Amino acid sequence: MKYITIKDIAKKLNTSVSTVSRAFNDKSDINAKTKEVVLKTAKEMGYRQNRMAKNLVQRRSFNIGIVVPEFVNSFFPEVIMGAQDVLFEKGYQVLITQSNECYTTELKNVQSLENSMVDGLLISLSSETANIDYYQDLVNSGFPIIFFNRTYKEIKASKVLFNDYKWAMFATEHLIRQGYRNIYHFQGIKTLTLSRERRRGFMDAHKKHKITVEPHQVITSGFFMEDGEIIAKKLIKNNTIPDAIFAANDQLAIGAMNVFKNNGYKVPEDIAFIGFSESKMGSIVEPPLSSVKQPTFEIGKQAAKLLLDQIEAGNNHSPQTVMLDGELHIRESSQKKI
Amino acid sequence: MKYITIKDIAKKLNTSVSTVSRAFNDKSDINAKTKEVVLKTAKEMGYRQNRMAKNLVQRRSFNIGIVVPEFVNSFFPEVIMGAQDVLFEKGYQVLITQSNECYTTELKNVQSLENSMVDGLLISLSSETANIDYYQDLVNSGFPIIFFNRTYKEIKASKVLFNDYKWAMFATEHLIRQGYRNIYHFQGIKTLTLSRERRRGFMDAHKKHKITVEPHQVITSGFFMEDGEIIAKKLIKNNTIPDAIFAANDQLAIGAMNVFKNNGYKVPEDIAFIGFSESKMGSIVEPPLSSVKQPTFEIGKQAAKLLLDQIEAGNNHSPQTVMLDGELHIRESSQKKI
DNA sequence: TTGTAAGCGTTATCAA
DNA sequence: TTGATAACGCTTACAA
Repeated sequence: MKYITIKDIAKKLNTSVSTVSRAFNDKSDINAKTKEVVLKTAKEMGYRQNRMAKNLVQRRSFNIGIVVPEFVNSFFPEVIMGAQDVLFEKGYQVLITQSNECYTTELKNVQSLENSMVDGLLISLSSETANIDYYQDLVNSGFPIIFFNRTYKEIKASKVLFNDYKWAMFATEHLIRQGYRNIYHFQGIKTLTLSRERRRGFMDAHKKHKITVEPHQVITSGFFMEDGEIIAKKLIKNNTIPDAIFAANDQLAIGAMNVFKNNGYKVPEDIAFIGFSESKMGSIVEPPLSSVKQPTFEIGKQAAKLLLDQIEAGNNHSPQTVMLDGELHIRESSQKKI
Repeated sequence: MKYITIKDIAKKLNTSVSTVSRAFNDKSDINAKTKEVVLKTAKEMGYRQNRMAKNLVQRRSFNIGIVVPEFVNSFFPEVIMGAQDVLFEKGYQVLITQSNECYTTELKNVQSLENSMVDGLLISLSSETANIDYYQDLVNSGFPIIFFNRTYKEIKASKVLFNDYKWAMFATEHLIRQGYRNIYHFQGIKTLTLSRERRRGFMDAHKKHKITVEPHQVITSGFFMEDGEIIAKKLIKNNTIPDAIFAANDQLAIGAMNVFKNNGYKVPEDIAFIGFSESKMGSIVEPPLSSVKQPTFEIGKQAAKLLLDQIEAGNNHSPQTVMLDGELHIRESSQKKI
């Protein structure tokens, strides 16, 4: 496979590379006829611009890299679509990369993107990521980068976050107000800031209502439906049945709900459920799952905007944190019938 | 933001760029001590290799581009993960791009990837894509590219496909054998080859059993849950109620099923449902949805393998089509209770 | 083992 | 309006 270059075109047309280059970049003055001929010949010859070379000399790519930990759930895809919306409009292209919740892959992805000369990065960390040195160095070196959703308090950089604490508290209070007293929290992956924040909301809601929480009421796991199923089976086996469950995401809630239903428990009569990060699944499951709705598209949009600002500002910008709010969607799974 | 280059390092160390370059590429002989010093200084200075420049001279990037039409449903993410598995192992990095079912975006994505000098492309076309000239040119120019799932018969290139015809036929026959006679087909987006194949399977199953199909039994729409809902509402309004529905994907089936259920129809007693491309949603909906299971990971793996073969082979390869098979997962939504 | 210099495909500067 | 030519940051003969 042979690359056709502007040199080849220039040779064929008996002109110079600069003339050919001009034909492709509307800027410099060039004879309309010359331009036409060049463009036509280029097409005939099957010329395709080599962006690497162009980027190399212009020192920017108009590409933005996005790194997410997974995209099998619709959460991250929606965020990405939000980001694409504002990025496309400004002429940027988006390169997406997923780490499969693996730190090594994540790092490789970031480096691959960096080396591809993306002009900036939007990143949500994998559940495995514990060492943030690389990212902090990157930020400190002046590379434009925005962290969203999955991040660490310790990182000094711009972030777009959801107010996990507040909405976890609201969700828990909703259950308490319905009269539930033996509420369990499925917190997912323990180490993430967002998990800790949701857990804190869960705890403080109890504190506020002067209800004590036993350690066994908070259960750690992964973030998938299967994890919820495993927990539910264990609870049934040990015959420790909560009267309500607040899960750190819908997948966990749904997995557990299915197991309990299959074992004869009624929802919400025997056990109430509330999830987090409202997903499409939550609306089709029976009964429909209450959940905290996160503004996924908006998260993507805000992150993209922050990033573009940062790219424009160059070195004179200071880290900013955008904190977004959601909605509590109460559905049948958590409503005491009177 | 200033890039540190090997030149900077060379200057600081009073050595040549080639020595520095050697230190980073284990190949050429270089004094162990020199190498050590270079690497250390590089780290101190915050050097980061510019892959664009490297790629430019080496004329390859070890990056593979993937283009999908959407990834809010889990189908494409799963395919991508399959592809990543085999690509990572061979040292390739993956850049994902989504077209949002839009031809213009798709084309931009492809060009962006091409220009980023990806070594090859895995692509599934948007529902809007009608003109395939660009892709055919690309293929003809010798660029390694594999089409999967969403493609056109007309494109002369390597493909990884699912046997849509056969499994659509099986799914329909399953309904016929259960005794259903007034079966509707939600075919999704009409123009795609896969839609046409599934439709053909639906028709031929009827033909085989000598049942006539009226034109109004085949309904065109988009591919989302909302589309299924709209169709169902229309059918109810017109009081033309099928006794069974074979939908081109699970989303359509679920959308319609929910509307029918909310309007008092029993599934499968009043209407039976069977979907396609088994999704997680299908297993949590009530009653669980019968569906044709596609080997998503395997599709990705096969596509990646084909691509790597093609990259290795250079010009002496001929287009290959891999046709994969699935499974019919019969669940409650299509089982006549006796 | 190291250094020099050419070249990858562009754009950009300066003359012509 | 065009053409030479020097970059961009890197690798790689070839020479020392």
